[in-house]
Amino acid sequence: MLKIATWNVNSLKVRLPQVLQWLADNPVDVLAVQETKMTDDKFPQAEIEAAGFHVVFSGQKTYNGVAIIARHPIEDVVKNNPLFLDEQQRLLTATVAGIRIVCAYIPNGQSLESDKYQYKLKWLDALHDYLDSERKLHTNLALLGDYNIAPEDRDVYDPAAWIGENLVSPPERAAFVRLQHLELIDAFRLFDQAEKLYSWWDYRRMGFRLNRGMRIDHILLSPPLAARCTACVIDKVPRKWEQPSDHAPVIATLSA
DNA sequence: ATGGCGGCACAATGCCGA
Repeated sequence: MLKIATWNVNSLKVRLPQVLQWLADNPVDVLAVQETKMTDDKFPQAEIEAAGFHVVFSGQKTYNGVAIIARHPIEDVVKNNPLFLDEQQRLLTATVAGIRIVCAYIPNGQSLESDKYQYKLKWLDALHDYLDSERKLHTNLALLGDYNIAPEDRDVYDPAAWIGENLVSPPERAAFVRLQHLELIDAFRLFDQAEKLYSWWDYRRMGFRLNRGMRIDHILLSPPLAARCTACVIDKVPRKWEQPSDHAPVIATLSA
């Protein structure tokens, strides 16, 4: 049995104790981390390794930054998308326990009028092409991360209020569908799930207490991994801790 | 209608996130 997870920690400097606590509490084999918000020289590699994990990372100052933490050796690491020149550190790929792990922090987009939105769509287009090449090299392929896309209205607390907005706009959702056309399957939707389950809640307006959230963190699996997947859950526990990230971890369980 | 929280920085207000 293997558990793979993703968590946007919103600053690893602030959240490192919570990440280590969560890893101690949860027997996950791989954790894809987004928004480390630190340069590589500041990365807490020694602390994570001292806790018994392997780790690789690709960061920058203030924004973005991704990492892969694993209980097993990490091999064949690739930083960024070879098909997309990008100064922002948002993509990290590595092989762990025979699975090609792609950790992605997909751009937020800000608003449909923003240049950042155009960047988001271009980034998604390049991600699609990169995954199309990766899936031909690796039958066991998993894309984990903060997608900044709520795929369907049931992934949004108030769909009527969000029609056409950033995170749900048709071009973004089409990009998500295009990833699925690469035979990448949304692990969460492999199973019957309760209604109103989300992975992010706004810090403001009591978003979490009122469960005003969005499901924007996802785990997509290639067919052999989807066939092994026995569960996919969102862990709301760390969102209830003091000084939490605004995102919750998502965990997929794979049978041996 | 606006911003409301939280993290960060050539910080003491402005930016970005989602």
